[in-house]
Amino acid sequence: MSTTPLAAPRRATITDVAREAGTGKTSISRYLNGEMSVLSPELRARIEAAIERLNYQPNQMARGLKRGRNRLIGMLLADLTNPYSVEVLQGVEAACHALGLMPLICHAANEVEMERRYLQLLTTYRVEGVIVNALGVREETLRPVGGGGIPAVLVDRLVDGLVADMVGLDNRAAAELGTRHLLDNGFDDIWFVVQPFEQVSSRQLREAAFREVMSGVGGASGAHGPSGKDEGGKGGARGHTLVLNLAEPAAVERALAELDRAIDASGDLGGAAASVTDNATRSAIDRTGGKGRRIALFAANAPVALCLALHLKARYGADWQARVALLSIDDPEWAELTGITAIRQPTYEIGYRAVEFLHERIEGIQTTARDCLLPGELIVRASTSR
Amino acid sequence: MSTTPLAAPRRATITDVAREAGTGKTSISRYLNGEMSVLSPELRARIEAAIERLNYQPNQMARGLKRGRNRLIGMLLADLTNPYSVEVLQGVEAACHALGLMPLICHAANEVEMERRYLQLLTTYRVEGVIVNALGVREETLRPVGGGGIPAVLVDRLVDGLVADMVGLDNRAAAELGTRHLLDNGFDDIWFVVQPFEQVSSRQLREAAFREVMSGVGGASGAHGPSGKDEGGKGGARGHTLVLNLAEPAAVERALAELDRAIDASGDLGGAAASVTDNATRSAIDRTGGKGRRIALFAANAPVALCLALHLKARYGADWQARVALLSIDDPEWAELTGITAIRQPTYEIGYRAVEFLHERIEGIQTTARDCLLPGELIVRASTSR
DNA sequence: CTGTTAGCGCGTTCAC
DNA sequence: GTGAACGCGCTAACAG
Repeated sequence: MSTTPLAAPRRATITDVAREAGTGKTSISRYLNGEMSVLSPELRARIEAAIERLNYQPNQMARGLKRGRNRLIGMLLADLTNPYSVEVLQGVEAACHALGLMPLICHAANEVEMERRYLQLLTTYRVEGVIVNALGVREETLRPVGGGGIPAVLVDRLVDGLVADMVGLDNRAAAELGTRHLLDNGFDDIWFVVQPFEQVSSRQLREAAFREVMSGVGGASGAHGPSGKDEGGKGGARGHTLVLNLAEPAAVERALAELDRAIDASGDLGGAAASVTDNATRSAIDRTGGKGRRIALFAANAPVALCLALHLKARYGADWQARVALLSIDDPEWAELTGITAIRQPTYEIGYRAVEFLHERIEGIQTTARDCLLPGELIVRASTSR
Repeated sequence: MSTTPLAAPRRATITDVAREAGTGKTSISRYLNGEMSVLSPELRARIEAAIERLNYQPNQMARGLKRGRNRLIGMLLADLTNPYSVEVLQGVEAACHALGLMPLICHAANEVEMERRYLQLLTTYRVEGVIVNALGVREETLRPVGGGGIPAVLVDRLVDGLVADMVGLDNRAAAELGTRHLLDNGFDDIWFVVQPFEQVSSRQLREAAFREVMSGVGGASGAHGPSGKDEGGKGGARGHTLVLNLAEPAAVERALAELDRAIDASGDLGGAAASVTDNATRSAIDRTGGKGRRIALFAANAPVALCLALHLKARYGADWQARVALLSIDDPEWAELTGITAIRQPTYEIGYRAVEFLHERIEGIQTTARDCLLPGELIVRASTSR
């Protein structure tokens, strides 16, 4: 109370400081920019004192206006609700801190219109660059960015007609890792569950890699194709792709119903011990299989995994993991609690690298668009291994 | 590709537009500010065309520099990892959108130093106001804010020497609601688990309300006191306060050990059906109690609840809910999945109101500091009611 | 209705 | 070393 003067005193300007220090603005400016060698120690001391006395803080806006750079960068997030985003953000913040940048965080909340508005806003504020975790629509929306516009780097996903640096998970490797893990642990009926992926490159890659492994190809040839469902494969193991449009409740219900039929048709997952108990006993699994097929769900990301888990719990009770195994890309906080296996993304590093890339662009580097693919880490839990 | 000119053309300025439209800057400025009535339709059309042709976008920085307001507000979050923060943020964004404000989101990541730096940064960028979800340290750090500094509104918690508007949960009511629910459902050994609360007003209030109810007072008299442990109370029901310092692994371990002893000492929670099964059957509970006491944990917020759940699962297995009931303030996404009871905060509205308050302050309203306490909603799940 | 003239707070020549 | 003077992109009087 005593330390907070109630009158809001007009913020001191550089002019005030100059007057207070009995000198001109130039010297103050130089002081602020660390050009100490050009100031007499005596003057320097006076300036220091004046600044202290007036509690002066330079106006970044005015500064940016003149010098053409305001040290602001935009960070456009598609969905902060997804823990992935928050984690990436941590890396972004750390890097910004280290590089003297200030990130403006914008949250599109899954709305294209929002994405557009924020992008517009960012250019209006003349940010020096943008890191964008796009909604996945086409370039159209991102007009002001990349290419001829302001420097940009993409996170997690590419955008169609947009040439820019990109950093994200090595989706192909991650999906392969997960699929192989399931296969190795004796699951022979695997459902890859993913949100609509026509527009989102990362989802596409994950799904493609999954199908590739399941079809027993093993090679790296891209067997894309927009088919969408059911594959045969590897030693009798079957793979399916199930699309879960989380934005469309009715569609979700239909998809889940299809899943239910498959689960109901399959036998129990194995034995009594299927219930998650003590993950200290991760012994080699019994690949002889019980009656029916061993079914596993491979969620393409955390939101999907959560949706699946909620549904399964509602349908099969608290013990649902005895019937189905669940593996998810992304390792949300509840994964450990629930015992599902996960592939953790190097989120922090993704964010950090993104800023580094952007910084280089801002500094004028001219290389062609770069990609940085970071590996995921498999975290085996009771759900898929006993 | 065809739409992205590869040369980054210097952004058009208001001068360019003026020239292009064959007029002076003033008219452009007026057009930008919507003073249409002062422009001849003919001029207006020319301006419109010029703007379109040059893809002109006004520079907010320069604009702010002149007019003294840049429509920027700061949003300082203590911990984005806490879902609470993200949810509040949604409300903040919506309100900002509605009021034409642009929120600068700053994430202190639980570090006082960060908080200080960001606050400094925000004032440096001359934001018009700040919404702060403080770490809970003393006013010291928040020097530039509130009182004589830039307008501020506090979220969730007060800061000691800081007079400012504040909006948050009605902690007293929420804690009472939870405690009463547990009591009504026959639990007679209740542990309120909370992070260190000397510095954080919301935690203090929750804990105090809990103890008050447990001590059977019922009235609203403030029986504060920094005691910390064990109370007697209401019809033989016992209440305990357990401090869980999440930042201190060793301390966490000790606290959890104490909890374990209590749980081990108590009998089973009730019967076989204790395992979460079908929450459709929420029948009146059996208050006669089995052998021993019916023990329940009341987590003061989501991070605490998660820590508890993880620990209990590790110790008692997947079926831990058969031994202990868990009720949490905050309703994280995994609550439904796990079946714990929760008190959901009106997070969105908290954020929205905060911005409204701040906006009023910015507009110059002079009332004394206001409080806005919003009610929580009890969401009963299988954990506490069968 | 419209153009002209000052600045906003600061960085930058360029002389002193 | 130091301090005027000018300009950044824009808004706000003040004339026409």
